[in-house]
This record gives sequence, structure tokens and C-alpha cells, in this order.
Amino acid sequence: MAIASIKEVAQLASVSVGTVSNVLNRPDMVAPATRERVLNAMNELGFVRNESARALRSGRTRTMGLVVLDVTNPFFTDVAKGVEAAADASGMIITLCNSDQDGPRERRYLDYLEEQRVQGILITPVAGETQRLEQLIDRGTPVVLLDHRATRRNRCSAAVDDVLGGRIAVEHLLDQGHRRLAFVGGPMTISQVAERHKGAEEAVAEAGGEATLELVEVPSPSFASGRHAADRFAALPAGERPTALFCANDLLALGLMQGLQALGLRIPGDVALIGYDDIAYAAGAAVPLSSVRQPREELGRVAAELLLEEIDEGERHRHRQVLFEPELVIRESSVRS
Amino acid sequence: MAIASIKEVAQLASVSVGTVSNVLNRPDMVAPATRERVLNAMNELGFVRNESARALRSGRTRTMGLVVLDVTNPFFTDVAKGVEAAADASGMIITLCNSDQDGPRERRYLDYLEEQRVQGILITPVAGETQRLEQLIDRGTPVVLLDHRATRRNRCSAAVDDVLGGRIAVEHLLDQGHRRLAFVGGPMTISQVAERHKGAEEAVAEAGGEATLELVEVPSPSFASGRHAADRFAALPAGERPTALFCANDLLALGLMQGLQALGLRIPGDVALIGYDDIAYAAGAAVPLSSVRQPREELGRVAAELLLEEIDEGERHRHRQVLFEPELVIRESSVRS
DNA sequence: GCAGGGGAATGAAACGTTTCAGCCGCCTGG
DNA sequence: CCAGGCGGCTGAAACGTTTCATTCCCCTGC
Repeated sequence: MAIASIKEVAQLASVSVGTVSNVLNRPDMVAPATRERVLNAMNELGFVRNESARALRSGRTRTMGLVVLDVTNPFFTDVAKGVEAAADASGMIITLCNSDQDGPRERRYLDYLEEQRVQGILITPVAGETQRLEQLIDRGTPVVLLDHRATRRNRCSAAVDDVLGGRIAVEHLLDQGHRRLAFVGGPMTISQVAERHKGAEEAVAEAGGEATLELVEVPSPSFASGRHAADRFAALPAGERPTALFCANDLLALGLMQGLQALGLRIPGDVALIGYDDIAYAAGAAVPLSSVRQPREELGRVAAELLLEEIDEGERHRHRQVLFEPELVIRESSVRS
Repeated sequence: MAIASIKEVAQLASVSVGTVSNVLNRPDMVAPATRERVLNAMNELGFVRNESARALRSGRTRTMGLVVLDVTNPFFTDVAKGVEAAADASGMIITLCNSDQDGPRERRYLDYLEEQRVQGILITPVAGETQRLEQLIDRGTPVVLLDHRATRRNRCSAAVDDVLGGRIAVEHLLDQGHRRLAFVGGPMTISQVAERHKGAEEAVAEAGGEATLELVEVPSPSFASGRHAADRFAALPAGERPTALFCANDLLALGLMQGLQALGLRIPGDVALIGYDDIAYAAGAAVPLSSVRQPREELGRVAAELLLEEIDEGERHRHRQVLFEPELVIRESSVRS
């Protein structure tokens, strides 16, 4: 059952192991006839390279780690697609890890990735888990932040301007005449959530006067949390309800929409709704959902390219922080009829 | 920048490398005082185990591969979650690969996984790519089919009865009084698609009489294909249009719904619609989508457990084929008003 | 007082590659 | 005819672990 090794191939082809290795890694350094012989031996024995031995000896692997907050969120799978495309183009392989917004889980994955000696790591970190990353960098594993701005200058990042995104979402709601607004999102420790909220606050502040922004904090930016939030909203006396809700992401917004409709509230009539990410399902929702679009695949692609660059350049690499601009997508859910 | 090895740790702690290895793998075989000393040395040096060396020497890794057809399909991410949960419980790590329904791509990933000497592979194979799997099994890598029935008895599988699923979907449409039906899906080489279609045909045949089932083949069971299919549908003279559409999956159904509505057709008034998978977004669609629910997470969990079992039992393992039953979920999109 | 046992640690082999210095023959140019 | 060069190959070291036979001591029981 054991797979043939280079040594057995060498024996069968009557060459040295060095030659077999050369056939594998620098085929043109070996004479065509010999190469042929070796190749045949490989086929006959069903030879499969042992990546562990290769990595051990050469000191380099061909894998990069990607750690996301939630694999079931289409935002992240789209980003992952972009990452994969870029990696693929450079012959790299991605190990996709799902931290599920859990610190210990994230740490376990990072441990694993470091033990694997991955060439680099792309990560949307769980709130506050920055120390472990610092450690990775110190020990020589390049880390690129994904959908998260690098505050220190010692790493690369690819992100979208969430403050701006929050701002344009709320400006749009204000334009529609809403004055009593709420931001639905959480936990506020997630930087994306906090920044979107900040942008929202800024927009409200600048609008001056009577506009207000309430904060409806939810335990996680998920579909289920959205449904729960609907109950809390409906429990408010009609007079105290905000007239427009800005959700930290589309999952939340879609869950909220479903909950609100189940309770008999109309969108946008009773309450306007806008989400964030513009995932594919936003446009096809019961009421087409307005949202703030992020360049998801591009975000992933650029992040991966930054990492590949860093891996390639080594010591002389200059860290870069790439920031994309989000784009407002207006649909029915936020438009006054 | 190079990470400290076991040797340096041994030196600093004034013990042999064997002892350091024991601290790592059989801590209770080493005296507490020594253990402490070694642990301190590890901390001081920032020691990180080298998984390649470990795997090379011990001959076993702690990773399993998961190959899916489309990471952006929520069905698969839900399945992946189940797989991960089971793997996690056994201290295993999952490498998630996305074949994107592309044969060569799938083969590249399988090569990679075999070179990594993963302990086993969970896969929803691309149509017809069975030869490579046979090879993997022959060489000793256990393979469990996921969402795909094993026809040969030489492997385990966890799947849902797609023929039955197709049948109940269509029986429901017939119940609603529809007689002119169409199955929207493709490519028919995907076994899930073919089986759902088969179930649909059976139901129509048994209904006897005037009921008909047209086949609308699309290039892939995706959102985009659904949108395109809508145009084709609308291009038919009104008299020749089916009155009910059964889609091979929800992505397709949601895309189709969006396309049909954009063309001014009403659901279910002008045409009834039913999907497959019951992904989270089905219930929140413009018109809540009827669907055939599969136990997604459980499917993943059970598949992973089968694989773990096989890894554990080795030679004396008996292959098992687990088959789940799908469940009809009726919502507005298929109900005659 | 001694044989025997057992807990704790050692040292070296082995895993399957890559890498590199060196060797061998043959060809070329002077 | 010979020096030099070069293409093609060999052989062995090295990568960082795990594993196992072996050694070393100290303790126990007779």
C-alpha cells in the first residue's frame, strides 16, 4: 500500500536518486533518453511526490492560508474565489480556514498553518486577535490583512473604505427624508461593523438638526440575528420606531427583512432597509435590497497578489495598504414610494 | 528568521532531542521537572513544530481533503460546515478545494492532496472523473463520496435520494393541477441533476395521461444560468410555455425568478416555480421559493464520520452507503392562488 | 548484599526529498 | 596530441522529526 519513493524509481530506471529528482525539477538538465526511462519507471510504479519531504528539505511549501470569519457568508466565498484565482495563477494552493468569529478557533488554525510552514497568510482577523499575528510576522510568516485595514505599517492590507460605505448608505437614507435612523449590527468589536457605524454617525452628525441614529446591537452579523432583531423592532411602540434601518451586512438585512415581513410590516413603507456587501441574493430578495457594494473578488485577488509579492520580494518588500471605494446600489427596500 | 528546531530546544534545556519529542507527544513519560525545563526552552525560543518533518517521519498527517463543485453555492458551504465540525471533533483539519465543476482543476487538486498524503478525501466528483478516484483508492487514500451515491461497493458515500427528491417536487406540481411541466437544469452529466430529472420523469409518467415534462438544459446550475433561462422561457409563444418549472437547484431557481420578474411575468400566477436544496435565501426570495430540503450539515457530518471511521479501521473497514431522504418545503412560488 | 525491575533519559536510525560538489568521457580548439 | 570545458550523471549530506533499542540509576524484595 505504501507509495513508491524516488529511490525505487531510481532503481527501476537504473539511475541515481539525484537524477530522478532532476527529472522532476529540472527536466531539461537530463538527457532525453534517460528522462524517458525515468518517466516510464514513475508510471509503472505509480509514483507520487511526497510533499512533506520536499517541503522539509527545500524549506518552502506551495501553500498559503486563508482565514475568514464565516464561510457561509457569500461575501467571503466571493472573496475566496478571487484569492484562489490569483493563487492559482502562481501555482499556489490555498488552505481555506473558517474561524467562525471565534478567537480560540482562529488561533488553532493559525497554529496549524504555521506548523505547516505556509508561505503566507491572508486573514480577516477576529476582533482583537492581533498579538498572534504579530508573532507570526516576527517569526517570518508574511501576513496580509483582508477586508481589514492595517493600522501599523508593518503589513499589507486590502480593504474597502467602510467608513465611507457607512456614510453613503446613511446619506442616501437621509436623502429619502428619513430622520429617525438606526444602525443594526454587532458585535461592535468587529472593525468592519464599527467603521460602518462610524461612517453612519458622521453622516447623521453632518446632517445636523433633528436626525438621530440609534444603535441596535446584535450578537453577530448573521441571518439568524437579523430575524431576532425584527422581533425587538416590532416590540417597540409604533411611535418610537426608527423609520429606516442600516444593517451592517446583507445577511443581517435579509434576515431582518424576513422577520419584519413575517410580522406584517411593510418595506419600505413601514420601514426602509439598506444592507451592505451587495451579495447576489440582495437583488432577488422579497423586496429588492438596497446595499453598499464591495468589489469582492477583486478584493481577494489584490490581497493575494500583495501576499505573493511579499513572498517573492522577501526582505526588500515595502508594505502597502490598498483601499477600495464602496458603491451605493439603490433598490426598492430603501426608496420612499 | 528561521524557526528554532527541536535540536536547539534540546540544547537550551540540556536534554536530548528524544526527550523534547517526548514532551511533545507523550508528556507523561517525562519527569515533571524536565518537562518544565523543556517547555520553558520552547517558549523562550518560540518553537513551532514542523509538520512536514513530523508527517514525513511518522507517515501520517492530520488533514483531510474536501473537494466541492462550487464554493459559492450555499449548499456546499453548509455541507462544509458539517464536515468541519466532525473533523474538528477528531482533531483533524480540512483542506477545502473548489473544483468549479472543472475536470482538470479537480485533477490538480487531487494531485496536490495526494502529494500532501492527506489521510482521506471527501469529494463531490465532477461528472465522469471516476478514474482518478479509483487510482487514489488503489494507492491507499480512502475516498468518500459526498452528495453522490457510490455505485461500486468499494467506497463509502453519503448522499440524499435525488430521484425521490425529483419525484416529490413534481408530484407536488401535479397536485397543484399543472400538466405542462419543465425541468430546468444541466449539464445532465452532473449526476445530481440527472437523478432529479429522472425522479421528475417517473412522477410524470406515473401521473399518466396528458402530463408532460419538457427538458430545458442549461450549461451550469448557477444563478447566472437561471437568468439566461428566463429569457429563453419568455421567448416562447405564450401558448407553448410550461406552467410550472422544476429547477435542479435553488441558485438556478432564484436566478430564474429574478429574470422572469424582470420580464414582467408573475410567480406563481404565470408560472409556478420550485427549486432544490432549500438554501437560506430560498425563503426570503421575492416570492418565497418552494424547494426540496436536504440535510446539508448532517450530510457533511456523516460523510466526514464515514471517512474518519475508514481511516481509523484501515483494512478491516466495511464500506457503507448512507442515503438520506429529502423533504418537500412548500412556499408561495408553487402554490396556485 | 545482591539480583531484578522499572522509570527516565539518551543516541542513532530512518522517513523521502533537494542540493551540491565532484566525477567521467567526449568534444573542441590550438 | 593535449588542455580545457562541458554535458550528464552520481553520491552523500542535510532538512526536523519520531521511534526504539539501549543505558543509567535508584529502589525494592529477598
